[in-house]
Amino acid sequence: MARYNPKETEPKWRKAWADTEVFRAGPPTPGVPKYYALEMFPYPSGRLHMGHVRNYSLGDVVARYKRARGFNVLHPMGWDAFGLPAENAAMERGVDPRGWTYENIAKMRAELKELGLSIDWSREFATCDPAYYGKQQDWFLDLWKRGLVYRKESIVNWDPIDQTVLANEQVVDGRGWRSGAPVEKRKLNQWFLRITDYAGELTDSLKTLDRWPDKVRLMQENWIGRSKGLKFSFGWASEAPKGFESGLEVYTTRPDTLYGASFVGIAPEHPLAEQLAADPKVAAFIAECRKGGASEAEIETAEKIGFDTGLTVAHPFDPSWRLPVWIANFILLDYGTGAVFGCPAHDQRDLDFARKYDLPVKAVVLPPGEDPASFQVGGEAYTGPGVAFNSDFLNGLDVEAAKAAAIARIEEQGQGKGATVFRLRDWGVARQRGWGCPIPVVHCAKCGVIPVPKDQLPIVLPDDMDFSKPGNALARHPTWKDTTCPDCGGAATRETDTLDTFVDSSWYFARFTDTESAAPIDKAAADYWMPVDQYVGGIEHAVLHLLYARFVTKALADEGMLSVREPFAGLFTQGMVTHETYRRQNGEWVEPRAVEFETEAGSRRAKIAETGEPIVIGDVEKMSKSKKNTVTPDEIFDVYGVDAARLFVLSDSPPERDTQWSASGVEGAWRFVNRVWNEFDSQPAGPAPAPVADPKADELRAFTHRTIKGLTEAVESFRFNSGIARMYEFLNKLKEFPAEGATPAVLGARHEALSAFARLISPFTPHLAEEAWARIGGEGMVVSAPWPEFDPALTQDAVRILPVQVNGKRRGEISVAAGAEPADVEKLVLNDPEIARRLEGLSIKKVIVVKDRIVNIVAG
RNA sequence: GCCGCCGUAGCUCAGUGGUAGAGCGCAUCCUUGGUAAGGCUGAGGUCGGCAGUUCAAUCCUGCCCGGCGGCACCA
Repeated sequence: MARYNPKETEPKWRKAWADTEVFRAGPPTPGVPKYYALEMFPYPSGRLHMGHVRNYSLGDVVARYKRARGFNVLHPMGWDAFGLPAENAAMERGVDPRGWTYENIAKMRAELKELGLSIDWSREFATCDPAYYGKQQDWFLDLWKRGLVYRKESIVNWDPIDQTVLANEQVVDGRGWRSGAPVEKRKLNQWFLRITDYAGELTDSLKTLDRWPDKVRLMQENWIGRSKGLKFSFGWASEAPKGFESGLEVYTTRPDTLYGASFVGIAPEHPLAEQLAADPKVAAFIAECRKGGASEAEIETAEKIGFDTGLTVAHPFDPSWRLPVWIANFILLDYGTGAVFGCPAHDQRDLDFARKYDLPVKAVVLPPGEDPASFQVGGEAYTGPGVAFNSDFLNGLDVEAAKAAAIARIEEQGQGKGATVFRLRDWGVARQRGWGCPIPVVHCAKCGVIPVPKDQLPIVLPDDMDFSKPGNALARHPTWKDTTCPDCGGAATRETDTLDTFVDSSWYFARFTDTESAAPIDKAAADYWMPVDQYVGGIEHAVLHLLYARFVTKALADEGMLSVREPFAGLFTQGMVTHETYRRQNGEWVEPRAVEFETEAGSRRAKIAETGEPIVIGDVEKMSKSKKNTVTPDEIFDVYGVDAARLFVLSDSPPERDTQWSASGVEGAWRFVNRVWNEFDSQPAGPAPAPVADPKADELRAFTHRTIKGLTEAVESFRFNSGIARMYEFLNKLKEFPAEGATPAVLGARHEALSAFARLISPFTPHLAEEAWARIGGEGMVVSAPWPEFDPALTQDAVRILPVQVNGKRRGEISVAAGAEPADVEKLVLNDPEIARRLEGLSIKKVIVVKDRIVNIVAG
């Protein structure tokens, strides 16, 4: 018996797949069911890590399973290739970002191919290919024409390390998502995509994404942040400031509390505040407000400060009631109208502010069970349900009814309207970087900002940018930006900002449907393949990439380039790959491969293998270079083969949860691979004996069919770890029926079991599956074999062993024919001497028989 | 503070309204011409805690405890 040797079999089968081009997607053929499986494409860092192995193995299981189910499968791969790491490498090592990137792609492509993925490599592209980003410039111009692109001077998030602008989504806890540096505010001319035009649809259609994790949908819903309320204008009680003659517009979600108003507040950046800044005292106050940082901690602890402008407005329901207008640091310019009315009794921020500046606090919502005469608001605002009081025409209405009544009255008075407001801001897409997709625009002193005519696309990056210092290498290129104006023909300069790399990744899935098309997207191909049926990637993109991609899909659909309005029908977000950490006594991190373990008195100890120095076993954390708790895929492939690595990374945890890599775990997977092979190898060659009725063979057959059923259900529902657990059980069962000395009937049942087994493991350990399939004389390659079907009749045992409970405790068992009627079972049970003994001295009150499952006797 | 997820064997995790499972680890034994190995057998669980519903709860409901994640001055 030969040992299983992945070093021989794995390359052999990969070559066989490549030679026969089995993974090339078939042509779009209406009527032929399609399946588009996609994993988030990688950034070409140059090294494959275990997270990639997990991500692409998960997607590969789906793709291979659907192939076996007869679908025309599209499973492509590409590279998210623009971005800062290339510039950093260029700066640090003096290399060319383009060369660095393509070299990395070559390395990673080789590693990914080693994983044995069922990828259609003929469709591969990188976002830094001019053939790709030129098409991106093409549709960018279309969106501009549609009014979805605009340029505006605005305050932006500036990352001082990466020296570039960041979108709101890319600021995490006040820090840049890549650099981790505290983000600064800067005023810049910026390019924006009007994602807010789609805010309503982006929220509403989340409901239709029933194969997305609830968690991601919830996060997007919170991010978009729709709220319903009222926008209205206060009329001036004092003299109207210039330009604000029509009043001061505010937004509120609590119009029911209008009678509790005690002041009106505006943001320090509000145009009215800026106008008032002519007064040095106001200017000084505004400067004071800017001082505070944007970090979470600073916002959290920032004290509320205000400045009374001396202006007053009239209450909309009582013109004689004057409210002071304050500038306040806690009011955000870019939410609502940048101005609010303060109702201290029912809003904590307003209350803090009112207490500090001694403004009135008047309760107007009465909590259930409180007495209107005695109810008071102290240090805590009341934001719960209740009925309006102290509120004239609103008195007695509950919160919702009072809101509606207040909105109706304001609308009647022509002072405002019910309004929906979103937290979502427009997407700032310009980046001051050289290694990105150039924005196809020309600046002309005479004609202004002019789009590049489409026949001049692609606008290609120069080959000779200087990345030796920080900043925008494209902007400092000596000649690239010099051009002529497409309109007047005069001298002009090119836009030197490039697009956020999240633009690159917001449509690549559509380009994959036809990578050769002259148009950015071939409509017919996209109509056949889109949407992506199953998308797999990390949860970290829940509100970045996944929101942008949805927006761009909708925008391109409105442009007529796509028929679908949602890109990803199914989404799966996988967990991270973690590993124990190890440190020397001095705190220095130690790599796992240098560590050796021993178990002593039940506790596990670690030491450095070479020196015997004791090592502290630390927390389990995400694999990272800084903590040295990484295991590289190639070292694992080298020892155990690709299949064992794939199997382990899929078997250990539910795919959506973090999985812990361990040396012993992958060894277990490796042993499984060998034991599986041994079962195949011990099966005598030659045709399988014809099935004959035989109790022993039937037992194995029943298990086989139950396993097919169980694994199929597990794969369909993305519970790959449970599915693999069933494979382990199947193997254990198979070992109860060894080939040696088996009857022809059992050998026949074994053959059936092995034939199913080879196909069932093929999505997980595809190389082993091919070898096993060939060993038992399977037709063709297992990748092209149909998924095994189960016979429902065979998944049932003829005889059932029912546990017998007395008062809910198991007291024995009884075997009956499957499907035996409860009445008959009851008789059998009561006649059973063992059970009768258990019931001595008790009187039977009730007997519950659940068909084919259990018997419970209630006795006392 | 708000929202969500998780808690089952020593470890990592399956599972189910009705007999508690796998891998790893551990113990015993066998093999020592699959050998930087292979195999047999076994021990090990108040299914986080308390209460409720039920003939029956690890599973359903409520409360609590512990761990993790997201959001957070969004009016």
